[in-house]
Amino acid sequence: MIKVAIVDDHKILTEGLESLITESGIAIVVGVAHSAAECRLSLGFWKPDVLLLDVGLPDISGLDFCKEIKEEFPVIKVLALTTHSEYTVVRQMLDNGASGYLIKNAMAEEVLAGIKAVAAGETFLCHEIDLLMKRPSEKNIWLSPRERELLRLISEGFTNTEIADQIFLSPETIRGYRKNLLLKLGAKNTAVLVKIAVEQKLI
Amino acid sequence: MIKVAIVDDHKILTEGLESLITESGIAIVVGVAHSAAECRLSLGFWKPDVLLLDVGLPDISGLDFCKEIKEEFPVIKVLALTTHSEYTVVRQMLDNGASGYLIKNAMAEEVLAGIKAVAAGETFLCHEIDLLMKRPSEKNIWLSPRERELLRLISEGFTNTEIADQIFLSPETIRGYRKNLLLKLGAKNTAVLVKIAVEQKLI
DNA sequence: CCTACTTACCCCCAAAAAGGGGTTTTTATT
DNA sequence: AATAAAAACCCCTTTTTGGGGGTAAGTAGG
Repeated sequence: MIKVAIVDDHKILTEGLESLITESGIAIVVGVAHSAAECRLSLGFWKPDVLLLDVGLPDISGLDFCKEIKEEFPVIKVLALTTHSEYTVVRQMLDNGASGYLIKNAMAEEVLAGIKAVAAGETFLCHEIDLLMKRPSEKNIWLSPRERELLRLISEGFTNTEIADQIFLSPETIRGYRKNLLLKLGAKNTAVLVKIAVEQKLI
Repeated sequence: MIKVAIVDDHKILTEGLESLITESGIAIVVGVAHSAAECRLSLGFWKPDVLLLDVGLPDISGLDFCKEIKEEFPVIKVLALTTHSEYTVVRQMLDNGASGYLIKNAMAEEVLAGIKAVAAGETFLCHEIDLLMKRPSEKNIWLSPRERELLRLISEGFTNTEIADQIFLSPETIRGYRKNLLLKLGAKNTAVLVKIAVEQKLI
């Protein structure tokens, strides 16, 4: 029997998930947590095969938490469960070791299929995410870590010279990154750049 | 018996909610929709006392949909159910006729309490939102409709002169609004202004 | 009636960003 | 070894924004 643990702060959702999984008969729920902190305390004890992980946790980013879990318990398969359907979030999640990705408006059957697939060592993406990842689009934005850092600093309101001082680069270099970001994200100016950054969760 | 309808695109959540409400015995679920369009078709037929309405619907904003419902069916009590806990969203929702506001990580009991309260004609806010609305904070930002419009145009990347041409005002007036928005939101520059605008869902 | 708020307008000047054109070095990946 | 991509750097000019001062008409609520 597959052992599943759930981490999600939406209590109504975890309850629904729990009964869905239990009633299906394909797996048992060995634990539920509503924050990363709560999960850390019990994960070693629960020893699940699959961890259903929300990306929008209240305490830390699910992206970082996924990485943390895979470092400490590489054997646990992480199945992301979230409302976000942004290319960069999915890709970073998979880069950080997730075995699958489900969006919350997916069908119940997809949740069960996902659990089975990742427990069997496969990679699983729900239908909508599979389409998103396969079809290349100008909305599938991928930035290098340095570009993401610059974008974050710009979004926090630092000017080119302030950023240059902070990360010990020439202001001209910062200008270059800024120009490139505007080009890559198809933004006319900083306002649009920041809007896209926040909406696409690039930062 | 209280008749409840649910509109939310998260299928797992609606299933959980349905069994929660049914098992409680305080109400019956007369209908479930996963989009505003789907809801429109059936609402007159379902005739619920209470409508549990998600703010983040896939087709239209829950804010607008709430207004629409209250205009057509003033007798139906709208109980917002959402992940957003931003002051401006709550306030606009209540202004648009919602009788209550629940966030999705609220306890199951709060959902039932909310349904009972709004069915009885009361206003109901879940604990966290109640605190948010009562305690005045500089994060409880409230903008006039005109200010929100300007903020939207700025976020879309229009310059002062472009905005002035669009809404037939003097560029100096736009400058005035811009300065005031920076002051009100405590933003150092446009980048931070747009970041706050998107994060706080002011636009 | 008065106050608070919204909406709308004006000037000067310094700072920052955008638009245009580039180059070089390092680091992966095939 | 070749190529691609990322990371870093440079100059010139125009446009846009931000900081500092303001004013004034309309309107909604106590």
